[in-house]
Amino acid sequence: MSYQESLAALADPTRRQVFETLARAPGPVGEIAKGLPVSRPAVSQHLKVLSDAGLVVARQDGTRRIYSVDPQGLAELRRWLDGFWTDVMDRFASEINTLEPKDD
Amino acid sequence: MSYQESLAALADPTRRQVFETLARAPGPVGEIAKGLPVSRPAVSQHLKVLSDAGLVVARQDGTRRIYSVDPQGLAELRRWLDGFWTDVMDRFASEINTLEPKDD
DNA sequence: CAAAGGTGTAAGCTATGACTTACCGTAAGT
DNA sequence: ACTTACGGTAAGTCATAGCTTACACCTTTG
Repeated sequence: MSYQESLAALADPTRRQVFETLARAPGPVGEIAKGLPVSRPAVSQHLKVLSDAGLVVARQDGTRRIYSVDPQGLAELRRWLDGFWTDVMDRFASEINTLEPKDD
Repeated sequence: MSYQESLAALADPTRRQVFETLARAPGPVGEIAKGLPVSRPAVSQHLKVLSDAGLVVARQDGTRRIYSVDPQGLAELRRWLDGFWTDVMDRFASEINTLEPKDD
């Protein structure tokens, strides 16, 4: 559960599709697999990765497992990206000031 | 140059290190390679991926190429993530309302 | 208790991607 | 013009990640 895991998890296209499907509406594994060009076990494996990254959570419902998006993973990723963004912007500003030192 | 390329580019640990190095300070390829446990050609290849994703830009300086961070790639990634975030949050709110329909 | 529905997991295949060494091009210095 | 510095690219190797099929497990239902 770190921003790196979220990053790696969402980097794969089909896994991102799984995630986006869940973002639209929670659902069981078989249901998700129907909308995708891969087998059900493949979806199951993707869900494990997403789960380890804190991006989804599962709730048992009889014989089915209803997966839904967990905001926590996204939140971590967002935090990291925002921090990075401000860093980059700060560098940018200071570099411009260095190149053009007319600080009026 | 899409959020998917940025995502895939930053998913790799060493490539992320290259990027973070550049975020601290711009520099030539050889300089970056010194701080990393991989060869110079490897860094060069990573820089190509980062460049294709719009995450870095290069400026020629004699025989050297000075790489620096390009905010554009990060901006795209941020836009996508923010959009996703609000989507997830909206779903969350509406689902809670569905489960607990006491909308006072 | 047996059968069926739904899912996780093991085993194996294959493609891809990250890395290395070797080579080539280009720009500056002598 | 020759040499040196610096970096991109080609070729090849090796590990890993994504996929499939087969199997095992656990609920619910008859």
